[in-house]
Amino acid sequence: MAQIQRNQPLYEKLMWRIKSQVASGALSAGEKLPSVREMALIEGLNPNTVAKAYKGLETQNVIETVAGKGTFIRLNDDNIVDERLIETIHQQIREVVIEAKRASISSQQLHDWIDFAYGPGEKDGEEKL
Amino acid sequence: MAQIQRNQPLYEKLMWRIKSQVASGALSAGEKLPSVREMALIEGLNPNTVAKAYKGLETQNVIETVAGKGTFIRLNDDNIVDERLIETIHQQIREVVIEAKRASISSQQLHDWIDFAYGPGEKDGEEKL
Amino acid sequence: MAQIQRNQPLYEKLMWRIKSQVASGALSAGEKLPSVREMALIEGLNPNTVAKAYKGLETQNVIETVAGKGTFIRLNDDNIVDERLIETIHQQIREVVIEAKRASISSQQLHDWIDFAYGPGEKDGEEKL
Amino acid sequence: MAQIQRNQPLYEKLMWRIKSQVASGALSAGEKLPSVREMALIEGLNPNTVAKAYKGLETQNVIETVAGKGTFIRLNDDNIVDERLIETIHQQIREVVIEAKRASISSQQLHDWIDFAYGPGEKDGEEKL
DNA sequence: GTGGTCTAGACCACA
DNA sequence: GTGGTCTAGACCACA
Repeated sequence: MAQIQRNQPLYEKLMWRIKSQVASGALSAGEKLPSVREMALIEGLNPNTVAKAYKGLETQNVIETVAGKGTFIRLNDDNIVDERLIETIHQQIREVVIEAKRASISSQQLHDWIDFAYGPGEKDGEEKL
Repeated sequence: MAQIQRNQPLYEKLMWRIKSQVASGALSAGEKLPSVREMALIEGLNPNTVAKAYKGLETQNVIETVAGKGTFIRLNDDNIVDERLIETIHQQIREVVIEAKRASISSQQLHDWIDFAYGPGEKDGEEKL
Repeated sequence: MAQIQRNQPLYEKLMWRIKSQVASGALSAGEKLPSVREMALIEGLNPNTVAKAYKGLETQNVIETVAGKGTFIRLNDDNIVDERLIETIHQQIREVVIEAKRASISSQQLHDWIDFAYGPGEKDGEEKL
Repeated sequence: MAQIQRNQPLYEKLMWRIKSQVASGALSAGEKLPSVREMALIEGLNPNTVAKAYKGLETQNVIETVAGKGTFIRLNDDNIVDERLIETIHQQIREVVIEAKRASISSQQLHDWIDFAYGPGEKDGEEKL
């Protein structure tokens, strides 16, 4: 988060596309990603951009590179990483709320967006939007 | 958002401190901020670092600079800028939810964090967006 | 020009609104503008913002401040100022063309936009758009 | 655009020099720019000044930075970014015309400048936007 | 006084 | 090697 991104760089867009696919299940643990060069061709990006995205995803423990074999989706270990990740997300929520207040967005609106993003079946009593 | 911030730079920390104060009402529209040099003394930072923070806040339309006069909290025009800001925040929510799923954080947990960050008294009477 | 403005500051917006009114004849030479404070109230802006806009317009010889009397639209002297102004506009054209090439905008498109902005009656043989 | 630039700062001059080279094809997508330090030596500037220029060009999506690897000319994606860029350029044209009217510059003069800036050979075969 | 630009140079993480 | 951050401090135009 840090600052409001107006022009999200290409490598971040690619990171989020991959993370979304992991979140939605389109990509699952152990699956092999295209190589940096292949992905660059597929997406029409500079190989450096793809490398930067993969590097970022590796730092975030989303993917894993095995030298000579390729890049793979990591299974979420649920053990060590999470403490820091949870605190990070909590912090991101605080920051979003600060922005939301500036934009006169109600907390209800944020709740709606969250429920929508979580998708059906994961919320019990709530509906709306 | 995008990448997990580990060592947030000093200028970003200062940006967020000021944004928090605007969000909480501690600083309100038209109010003058300490000059770059004053703030540098107060915060124990180099004037250049403060200037970088102020510059960033100006880009984000949080403050407004009048060379030779000072730096002022900007009134939120609530008209044009906001559409893009709202879309940005919506996008941030989507991204936080993706992260939250990876960390096995429930939507209820996010709701709680949001309500806490919004603070007391803003939960019932808030205007719908 | 200098750099592509993504978030045009409020004071520039005000400057352009006033310049447009001068260009269209809605404001004519000698006419009195509202004082800084009046304009601030009218436009819902901080007085500093209006002062910055007026200052900028004075630098560009669009308006003129007479101490104790007010601020007035200047008549365009057409003598000294113009040489530098013409060179500036020529430079701006060069810069716009650089940007236009980056955006794959054809020179024909620029010609059309210019003719449209000049308005009817000021072009002889051209039409379109 | 907006304010008449009298003393364009060094970092903006460098930005425009690079943008011109991209527009003319002297620099093409994926090409590596000299490092911040190299460029500083070449141009006789301080590394910080070069870094400021590069940072600005990255914000404008002209170049792309991979920390530890270098800075590269970015390929113009031609998809999303452009819509805003096109609107920005259209707005700049409107602003130039307002200035041109004030300076009593004919629309024909502007057309000539544009054709000259586009260069030879691009006038007939150009694709319509 | 104010912010804006610029130089000089240190230190960092990362490749 | 690379860019990013930060300090220290000079000089400028402008108010």
